[in-house]
Amino acid sequence: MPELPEVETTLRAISSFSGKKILSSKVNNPNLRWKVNKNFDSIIRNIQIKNIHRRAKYIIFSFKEFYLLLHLGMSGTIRIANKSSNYFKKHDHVELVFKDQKIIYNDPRRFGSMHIIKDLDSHFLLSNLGPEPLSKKFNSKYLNHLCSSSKTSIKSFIMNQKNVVGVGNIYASESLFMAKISPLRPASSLKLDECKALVKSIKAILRNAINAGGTTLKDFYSADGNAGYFKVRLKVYDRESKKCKRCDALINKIIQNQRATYYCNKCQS
DNA sequence: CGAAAAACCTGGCAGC
DNA sequence: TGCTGCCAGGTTTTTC
Repeated sequence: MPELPEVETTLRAISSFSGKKILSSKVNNPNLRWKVNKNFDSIIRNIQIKNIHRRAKYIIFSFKEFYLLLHLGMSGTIRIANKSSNYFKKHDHVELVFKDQKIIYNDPRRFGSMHIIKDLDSHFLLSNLGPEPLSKKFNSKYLNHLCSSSKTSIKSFIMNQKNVVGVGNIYASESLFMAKISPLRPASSLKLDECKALVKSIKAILRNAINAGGTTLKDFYSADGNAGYFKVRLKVYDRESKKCKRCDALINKIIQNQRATYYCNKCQS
């Protein structure tokens, strides 16, 4: 489900909890991608959240002496409920209880995680991540330099979080379409001006998706319960055999690294 | 070593 | 109705 825009949308929906105190918590199922800490509740109860921010597709709650790392995986969502609400959904794994409300983490496939860690920079899940796509560090010179030594396809290259974070399967296809670059091209074959176009496209696609509140395909809803509206703006993803929105060809679907890729064979080269 | 494939899970849907 | 097989927005681990 969530790529960077969906994570960013989720972050914004819960950012008002920054500064608030967690009164208690409830772990219904600790068996997530990374096991929820054994003494989770005793660690986290009665402490104040200093701030909440995002790094790559992780949402990070900072406390005085540790951090709570949240990843939504493929199917995770956060929702905000009234504290008194007893409405329980299947796959509600962890709840953080505040004075009036609670934050509930739901994830059918359990590819996501929620656990407490001591350090951020040295943590193995965070230490090998590439630059944020919307930062100045992610620019054409950087991409061109990194590309030059990789012969993997440009599509899987930009989905590799070591190279740049936040670009998942949907936005990889969309970005390459906007940049008019074939997803099959070896990364090392990209010229500087193509890297420039690709960087520009990735930034534009992600910004647009964030502004639309993310993409809802199957099960993504923001924590405020709203669907994301970026789906209506998708140009190639999930449009196999439909007419290209830029020329008259039909959109192709291929499988790269076991993931679906959509592209126009005529205007992407 | 880098790159590709498998693995972790559940739910939904197409086809029989 | 119900079974089987396949697909899904991610990322780590294993294999080649």
